[in-house]
Amino acid sequence: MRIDPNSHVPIYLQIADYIREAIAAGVYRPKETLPSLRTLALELVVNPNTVQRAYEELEREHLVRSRKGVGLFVAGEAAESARAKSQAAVREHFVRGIRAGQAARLSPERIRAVFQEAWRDLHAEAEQRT
Amino acid sequence: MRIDPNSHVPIYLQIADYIREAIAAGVYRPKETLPSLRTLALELVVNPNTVQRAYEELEREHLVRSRKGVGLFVAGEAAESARAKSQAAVREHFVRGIRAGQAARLSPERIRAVFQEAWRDLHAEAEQRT
Amino acid sequence: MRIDPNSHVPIYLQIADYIREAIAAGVYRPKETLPSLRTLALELVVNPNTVQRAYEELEREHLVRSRKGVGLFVAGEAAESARAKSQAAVREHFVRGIRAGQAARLSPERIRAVFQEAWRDLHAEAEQRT
Amino acid sequence: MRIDPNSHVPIYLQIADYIREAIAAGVYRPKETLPSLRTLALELVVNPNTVQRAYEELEREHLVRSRKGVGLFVAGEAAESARAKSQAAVREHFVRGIRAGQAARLSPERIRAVFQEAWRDLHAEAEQRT
DNA sequence: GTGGTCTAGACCACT
DNA sequence: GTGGTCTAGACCACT
Repeated sequence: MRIDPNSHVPIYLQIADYIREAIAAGVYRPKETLPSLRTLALELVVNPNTVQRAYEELEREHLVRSRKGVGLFVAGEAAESARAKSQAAVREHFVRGIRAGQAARLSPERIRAVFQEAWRDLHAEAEQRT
Repeated sequence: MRIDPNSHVPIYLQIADYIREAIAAGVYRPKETLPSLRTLALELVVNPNTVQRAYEELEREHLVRSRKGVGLFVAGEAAESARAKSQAAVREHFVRGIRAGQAARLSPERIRAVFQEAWRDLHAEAEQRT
Repeated sequence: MRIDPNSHVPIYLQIADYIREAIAAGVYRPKETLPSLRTLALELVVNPNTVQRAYEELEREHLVRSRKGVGLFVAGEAAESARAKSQAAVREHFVRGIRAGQAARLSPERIRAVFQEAWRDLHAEAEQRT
Repeated sequence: MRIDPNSHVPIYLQIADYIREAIAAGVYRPKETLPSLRTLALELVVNPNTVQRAYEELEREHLVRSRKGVGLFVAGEAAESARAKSQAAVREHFVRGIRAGQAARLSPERIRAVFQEAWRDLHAEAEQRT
């Protein structure tokens, strides 16, 4: 994972998004512990406070539960719930893109073509890594 | 246009995006004047300084030219250039959506389905307004 | 003459500089009339008020005298005086350049070389026009 | 450094010029931090916003990088680049001086003499400070 | 009227 | 503490 410090999305939300996606992807499974604040902070080169806020965000979403002195655990039904939330986030990005295209009066065909192109490029990219 | 004061995107960039799209859409044509700082500020209920930052951004992109004491003008080749920039922005949204979907291990079919659904919903919305 | 609307020097001062140089150069001679406000404003594509301010500046410097209902005249000893002032302005530009070079710790040789180069380029330019 | 509030050059550009020269001179070296917005604002007795505009300008020139909550840093290749930009600025001053001299029909010898004289005076000045 | 610059002071995200 | 954004309001040059 890479943090983008120039993004307008606050870093703590970028981290929360990342963990949420990891839970959705099954990287972290229910009842497993998540990386500690300090571990993750070191890895991402951010302040532990920032990671802390990300975890707070996830607790608010009931994806994560903290047990004092023990650590942070993935909640029971978290995977399901995280998948739903991630999917909503994906949709939100698409909606923004389509709206921006409509506002600029790009033709529907053009907008779909832009999507296809992005799709192909990202697919090609993913293939290469394999 | 509506400003979202809670967005992570700064207001001045929201305004710049909006004007860029309007130029791309042909709402403002080359050599025409754009709304004055004060007029637009009143309309959007923001401070004139904030509108000015938006226009500065567009001037840096060579979409707009300012003439002291006269007003702001759409630059010569602005429409073309604005369209290219708006399309790049659309693509960026789509890329973010696709990446987020891949990170959450949504299946390619799922991701495409999310796009189709968003597309249909926004289209239906647009129809209704007609 | 060309006005540079993007210069930080106000337009009225650019105009005053231009007329002062013209008087120093002998383009306008003592007792001759200067172009009228409207004529010059049309030629430079600026507002007559702006030309007016330039003339006021020159009157303050006693290079120009206005006679109501008649026009503006070059003052008696104007050429001499304008030459002195123009020379002071030239010097001021050079001082700024040298100071900026020293601040950036360019070597004295480097600074002189920059001057020589600018000199040659402007000379070549002047030759070509001949 | 001294700000000239009566100059036609906006304060924020005076500050940007000053910092650029300091980077060119090696006063601030790559990866080092620059004075914070508030510190420099206090020192120069200007508003922090004004200092920020200066730093924005330098960031646009890729001489400076900002990290939220951390500080401002001199960019990697900044010294080289700053030196080139400062030299261009020096040249610009000289060009203006030469052009003004030509416009006033000062003889080439006269113009060069003015440069020599300014050079000697500034050198003498520099010596005295030693 | 128009755009450009500046101050004073606030609040936010991040260290 | 740090940088980034925003408001309210002033004054300037120019039309």
